[in-house]
Amino acid sequence: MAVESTTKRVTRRRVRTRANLLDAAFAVFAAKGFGRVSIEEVCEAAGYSRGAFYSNFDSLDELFFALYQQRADLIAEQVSGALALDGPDLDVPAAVDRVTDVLLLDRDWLLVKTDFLVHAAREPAVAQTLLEHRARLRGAIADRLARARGHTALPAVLGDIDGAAHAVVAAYDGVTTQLLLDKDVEHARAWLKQILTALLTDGSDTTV
Amino acid sequence: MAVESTTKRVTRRRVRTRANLLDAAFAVFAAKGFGRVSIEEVCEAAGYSRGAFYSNFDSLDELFFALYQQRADLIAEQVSGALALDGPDLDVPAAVDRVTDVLLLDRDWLLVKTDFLVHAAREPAVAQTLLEHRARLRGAIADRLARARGHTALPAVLGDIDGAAHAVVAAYDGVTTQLLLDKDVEHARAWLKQILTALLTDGSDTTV
DNA sequence: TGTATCGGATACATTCATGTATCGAATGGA
DNA sequence: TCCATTCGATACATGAATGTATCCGATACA
Repeated sequence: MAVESTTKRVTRRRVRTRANLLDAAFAVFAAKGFGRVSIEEVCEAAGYSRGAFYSNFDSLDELFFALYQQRADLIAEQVSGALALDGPDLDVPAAVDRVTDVLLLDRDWLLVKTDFLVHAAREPAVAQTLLEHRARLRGAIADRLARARGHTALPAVLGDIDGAAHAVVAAYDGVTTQLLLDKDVEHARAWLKQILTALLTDGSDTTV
Repeated sequence: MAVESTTKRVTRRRVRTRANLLDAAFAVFAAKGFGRVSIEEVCEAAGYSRGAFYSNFDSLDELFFALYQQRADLIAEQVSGALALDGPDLDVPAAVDRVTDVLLLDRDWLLVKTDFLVHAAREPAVAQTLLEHRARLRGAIADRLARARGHTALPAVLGDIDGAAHAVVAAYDGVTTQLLLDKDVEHARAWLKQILTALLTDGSDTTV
């Protein structure tokens, strides 16, 4: 990390620069892929020299990690919001709609997220934090499903609520893969809704 | 392509070298990721100099593409075999078991496949061929489902048979993602079976 | 077995990316 | 406003990867 234990004075300029570098990095990574981006390119896109980069990060890996964390937290927040939006219970299909809209909003994010996945797949330490992110997301989903219980029955095959949450995430990942290839966001959204509905409802109260 | 239109003499040595390079590339790509591999590394792993490489390929991209095509064809063949194995009809769960075993056999392949996915996501021409591969796979699955119709009813929510095939592939992709992170092959296999069973059967003939 | 062609090794030039050391300008507290 | 400190720019040294040109040994075919 580029952060010392001794508390230093941190200027506003610094936080601005760091944020700009992260934003630029997001765009560049989305466009070219993590593996094909040089430090120089990120700096150029952000309008800084490499000096600024090395003053804020130690390596591209570190920047990539920070970037992922920043954006993933943001998404997680939005998802939680979408899940919490309606009252203390009820209406799974409506929640499915809202969450689906959030999750498949931005293709660039899916690209970066997938890059990060393959990166994490080869670095256990990184994989660990990614797994934790996913666990948090599943937790939020499971909570929401628990609240809906009684109103809508879950198919028994998925096992308990936690199993259902796992299935939801898997469906998201699966649809993401297809979307990365065909770029048809609208179709992906409709399709994800359909799969989630199939997974989460009994079939008796389905309207699709 | 490193292939001329004028028919040249192709020696046995050449095909052997090419095959060795592809095999070595598979191992290296799986270990380090496409984005972090140099031509030199592949050659070293294969026991050749860069001269051999440039004699057989024009770029790492081209080699990567050839590698993917080779392996993907192999897998597709195995899947088709697993699907065709039993008689002219019947027994969806058994087919699910066999296909699941084939698809989640080798983590290295999943790594390379995902690398190729993110690569394809940014190169439309590559994405095209990947989409075709996937379409072929779905076709095989759809055919198989069609043969089983009557014996096992599909849940209506998925729509037609083609929709069901799409869902199967999505489930596979989703489980792959999780497996890349937690490395638990056995769990992934059991889980995929469960999801596929949930998707493909009515719930009435489920044993899990 | 001889020979024309092919395949792969070697050496070289070049470009690109990285990391570091140093300097001047911006910043925030007194 | 002044000054100590921090931030980012610049210049440089270095290493790594690429692509090409050339050469020699291997291979196929007569």
